[in-house]
Amino acid sequence: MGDPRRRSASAQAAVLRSCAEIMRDRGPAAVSIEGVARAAGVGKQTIYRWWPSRGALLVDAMVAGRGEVEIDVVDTGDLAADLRAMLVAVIRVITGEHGPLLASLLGEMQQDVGLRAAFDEAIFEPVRGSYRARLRTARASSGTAGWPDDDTILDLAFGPLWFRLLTRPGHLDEGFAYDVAGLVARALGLEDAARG
Amino acid sequence: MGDPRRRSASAQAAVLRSCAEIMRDRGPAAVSIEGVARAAGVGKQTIYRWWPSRGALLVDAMVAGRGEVEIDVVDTGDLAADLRAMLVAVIRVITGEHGPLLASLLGEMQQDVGLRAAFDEAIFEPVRGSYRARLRTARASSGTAGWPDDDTILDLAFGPLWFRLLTRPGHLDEGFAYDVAGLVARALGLEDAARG
Amino acid sequence: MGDPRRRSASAQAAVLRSCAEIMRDRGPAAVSIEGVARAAGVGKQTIYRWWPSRGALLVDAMVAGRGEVEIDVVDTGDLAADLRAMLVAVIRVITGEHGPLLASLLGEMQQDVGLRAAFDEAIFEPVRGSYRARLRTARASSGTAGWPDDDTILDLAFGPLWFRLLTRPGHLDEGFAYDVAGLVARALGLEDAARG
Amino acid sequence: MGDPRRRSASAQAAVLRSCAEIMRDRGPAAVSIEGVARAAGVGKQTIYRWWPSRGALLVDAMVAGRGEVEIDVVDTGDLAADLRAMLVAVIRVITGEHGPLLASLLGEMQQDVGLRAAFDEAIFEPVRGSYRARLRTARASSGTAGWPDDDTILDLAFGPLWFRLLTRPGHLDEGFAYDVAGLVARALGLEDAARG
DNA sequence: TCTTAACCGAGACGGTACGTCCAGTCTTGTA
DNA sequence: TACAAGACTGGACGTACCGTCTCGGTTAAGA
Repeated sequence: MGDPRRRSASAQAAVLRSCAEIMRDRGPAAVSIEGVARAAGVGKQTIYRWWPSRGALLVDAMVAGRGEVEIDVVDTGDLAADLRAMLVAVIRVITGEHGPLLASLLGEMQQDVGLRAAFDEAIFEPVRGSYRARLRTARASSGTAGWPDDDTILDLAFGPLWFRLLTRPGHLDEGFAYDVAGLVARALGLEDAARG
Repeated sequence: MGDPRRRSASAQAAVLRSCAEIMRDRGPAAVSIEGVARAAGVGKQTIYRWWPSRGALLVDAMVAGRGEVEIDVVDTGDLAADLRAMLVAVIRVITGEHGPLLASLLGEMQQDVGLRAAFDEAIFEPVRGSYRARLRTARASSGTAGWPDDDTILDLAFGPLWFRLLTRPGHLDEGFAYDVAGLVARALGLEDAARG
Repeated sequence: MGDPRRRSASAQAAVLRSCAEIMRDRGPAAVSIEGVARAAGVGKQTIYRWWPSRGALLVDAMVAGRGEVEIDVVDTGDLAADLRAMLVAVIRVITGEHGPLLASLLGEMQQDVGLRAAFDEAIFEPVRGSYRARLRTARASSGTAGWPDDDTILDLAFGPLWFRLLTRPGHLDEGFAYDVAGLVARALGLEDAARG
Repeated sequence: MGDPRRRSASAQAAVLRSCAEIMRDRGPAAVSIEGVARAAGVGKQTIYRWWPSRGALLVDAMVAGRGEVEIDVVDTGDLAADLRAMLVAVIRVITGEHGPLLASLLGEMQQDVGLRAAFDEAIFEPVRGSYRARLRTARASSGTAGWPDDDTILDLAFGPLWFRLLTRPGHLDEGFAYDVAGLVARALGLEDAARG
């Protein structure tokens, strides 16, 4: 990706487009290299040349196709509010069009290290990075004495949302994000963040 | 009752045994109906007859093969301590032999509703049920005024562990269970549960 | 071939028929397993199951499709005449519809031991066997003192015909068979066999 | 002449060398344009530029690599002896290092007219031409009244050897060349040429 | 000396076919 | 009649090459 040897932009665009179409129409499980190549009018080798695994192609197709996976982490000075905003943004993404796809990819990456890397890099790392930065600012203030490390806080906040996406996706809504945000805020001793 | 299935008992046992062996030796992704049938000395039809999907077979093989997936939820009267004990037990299961398998199954059930049901029933529901009962007892006490509903608490507690299993399995350890337990306890206002 | 495990006669008939059609229409070089399977409406595996190599399939298709490859070796008591009759029969076969196919197969068997065996068994051995028997009778008579062994005689008789098929197929005709038969007869001292 | 091809000389040499190596090491069937280009450090286009077909390349590589394919036809005045010498020389070539290669090429030329031409020109024509000249001398003598035309004689002599190369290469030896030479001599009425 | 066009290596491109694995269904013969 | 065995059609895998087609980067010719 971003490889300077890349020659035929049109072939690759066709691949991503066809892959995205198949994902949209028949689900990510229906994506096969063979099928994408056929739909894109492209040789299989061309796909194998530029994507290391089926999963990497899926991630690419999702990310390239949409900017909607973006999560903004803002700093309003109120950590609890910022946390809530972020979790609501996450909920919106995972309950949106790409929710089932994200769940499938998260599942599929359990068996595909290439996909794991691609998915981490494209989906998780940006948000984790941003929120880590936000936490750094927060730690500069007082009242963070008993806090665990960043990753624990991140998993405490994100974990419930993704877990529910995977196990009971029908129960995902913004209220859940509010609840989780409130609970995490209270766990961190941000008392004013208590819901209501 | 004159159960016509009686004759199949040994065939089914052989299937489960072979499936478990393949999972153990080569991972769950290496399990195919064809391969299990061959290893079990069983006709493919026999597998299709008794299991609705490949995933259901995987769950059955895991559950039947081992009682280790059991999580006991006890009531010592100290909710925070019980929570911690439960999460440690969960961590032990998901960092144990079956961890990768559980992760794979959780992933695979994203594309297989039969597997979702089987997995829920075999893995999640028992623990959720037990802990729901434990929470019912707790709610009978005072100091639970601001609590969210059971499912939110459950996902807040379980979510971080399973999420980390799926995304950064190398960072799972008992300390993480302790941290999460402490944070959840604090979020629920069980102040004495704060770690340290 | 002749395997008692064989189940679906219709699938195999379809394979042979399609293979024969492709050979006839587009030449033996155009035969591919994939193409035959497609044309026959058969899974590739079914072909791989019953034929060890592409070449064996070609031979089977040719032999199964036609009885014309048969060469009768008769014993009129006149060895020279019988030889001539046989060579004429050979010429008719190799200048007929299947000539180019036979040439291709003879070529292809240079790189495919399975094909070599199949071709030998189906094409060469029957004639060689018959003519060997004819020679045995002849050797029982007098005047065979200086004769070389059977195989040398066979190659002396057949060799020129097949060699010309491979190298200058346009020059094959019955006259050539007559000439070769006459020369071989003279080489064997069957003076009355001299042409004219 | 200002030959623009001059610069390509080294590339062409590398191609022939690599092709010969592959033929030697892994057999002619293992030669592919792609593989030769890779081994020779040459662009595929360069091969397509200078050789019309894979077969032409094979012939070139064989001929260029070795002068051993040469057959000398001498005129000692004794036609039978000269014939025997020639057939022995042929046997030496086709039982030598290049035997299987020659057989494969003879086979492959059944499907490749370009190869047929190249092979004829490089392998058969020189010997046929020389021996045709030798026969012309012989015909100037007496005792050739009943002879068939040159090509028939040539095929009668060469055919058995090449045919055996293709069909039963393990049975090729000098004795066979002697036998064939003797029989052909007798067929032509060169009585003194009879073996023994 | 400086273009400039042919030729070079490299390898991407759309394709076809390979031989294998497995899915899910269907068939045969045994106990 | 349930079973093992495995054949069936079919789809996909990942690889090897095909022959064509750009790419830049040397040459070596004539301007």
